[in-house]
Amino acid sequence: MMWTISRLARKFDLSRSALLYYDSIGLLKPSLRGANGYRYYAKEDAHRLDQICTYRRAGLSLKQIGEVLRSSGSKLGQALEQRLVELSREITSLRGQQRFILGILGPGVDPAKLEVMNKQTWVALLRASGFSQDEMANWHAVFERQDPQKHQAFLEFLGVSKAEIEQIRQGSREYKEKKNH
Amino acid sequence: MMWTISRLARKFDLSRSALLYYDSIGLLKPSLRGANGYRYYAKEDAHRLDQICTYRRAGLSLKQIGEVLRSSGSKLGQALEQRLVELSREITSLRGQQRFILGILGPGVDPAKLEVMNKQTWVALLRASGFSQDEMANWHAVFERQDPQKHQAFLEFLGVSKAEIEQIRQGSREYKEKKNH
DNA sequence: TTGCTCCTCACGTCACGTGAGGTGGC
DNA sequence: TTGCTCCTCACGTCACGTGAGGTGGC
Repeated sequence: MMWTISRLARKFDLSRSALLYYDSIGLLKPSLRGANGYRYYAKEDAHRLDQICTYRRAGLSLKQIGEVLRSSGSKLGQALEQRLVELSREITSLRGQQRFILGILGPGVDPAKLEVMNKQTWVALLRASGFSQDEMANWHAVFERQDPQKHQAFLEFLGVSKAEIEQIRQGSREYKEKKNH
Repeated sequence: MMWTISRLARKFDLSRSALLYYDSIGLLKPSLRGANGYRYYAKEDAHRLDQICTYRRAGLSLKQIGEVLRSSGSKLGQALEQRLVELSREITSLRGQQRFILGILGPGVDPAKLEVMNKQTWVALLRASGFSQDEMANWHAVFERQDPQKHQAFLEFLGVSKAEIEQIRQGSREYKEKKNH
């Protein structure tokens, strides 16, 4: 029930050099070293590696993972919530890059390649589904009242500029909602 | 009309060491070197740096920027389109991390912190705006027909799982649209 | 003269990937 | 004996940040 380094790497779909690196920084040391220097990983090592991989999927750094494992779980929630905040920022930044590039390339780009939603496409879709101007306005108003944060996030997703987002949200707050259209 | 290194850095909101680095890799060499070794940047250098900053905002690597500038613009479109594809992938990956973390943390997290849209919030909003089940189904069908790629992107934005996305899109393709509800 | 700016190394970052050169196990 | 796996350095990556130690300009 022991694994050599390459076998363990294959089992977890990692590279041998990744495991060598984890050993070198003290994140994952094999339980046993052969007389020839070979690393032999036991079941507990595999379990620890499993946790490492889990937290890597969440985007935690190896340093953070080490701390989380040392703290026997008490730091986990904190680290993950912090990572969520980071992720929001990173995604916002990347979406900013997307829109910046679209601004440079102008309207002459193939929209199919982008997988980026924009306001025009969105409005056109609602129109085609039979939504009136008034229904859309009403929907924004409900959205703004019920969850302003997510309303903001959604408008950003559509690639609407900061100024226009503020305008739409302002208008939504002033709009008199109709519960049944 | 010449800038020393720190003045130019301040003008472009960069660090001095960034400019030293650009010099060291040959991306931006000052037009003039004083007898004492001082770097003096001329107007053309500032213009080149302006371009470098523009492409950095798009997320191009310094290597790519060097190639774009050497090619006198012919490589620009290609590089930016490639960057758009990369950005899509990166954003998808980060959103995957978000959802993975939410899965670990479970339902006990403050949703205001997340700025992540999800299906529940979305459906609740539509309900509150007075949309019927049938109207939503119709809307998906129109979306799927008019722009399948963006339909996919939108469902991913809502954090819907791969399997459920396929299910919804399949259902949308089979749905008989109603032009006027 | 005092600060401030400038210079050139050189090392650190993060998570490995990639040889080089050599040894052990089936 | 032949491959295959293992070992330990050591250097490269990317875009800088951060000293260290020293000099020039107002």
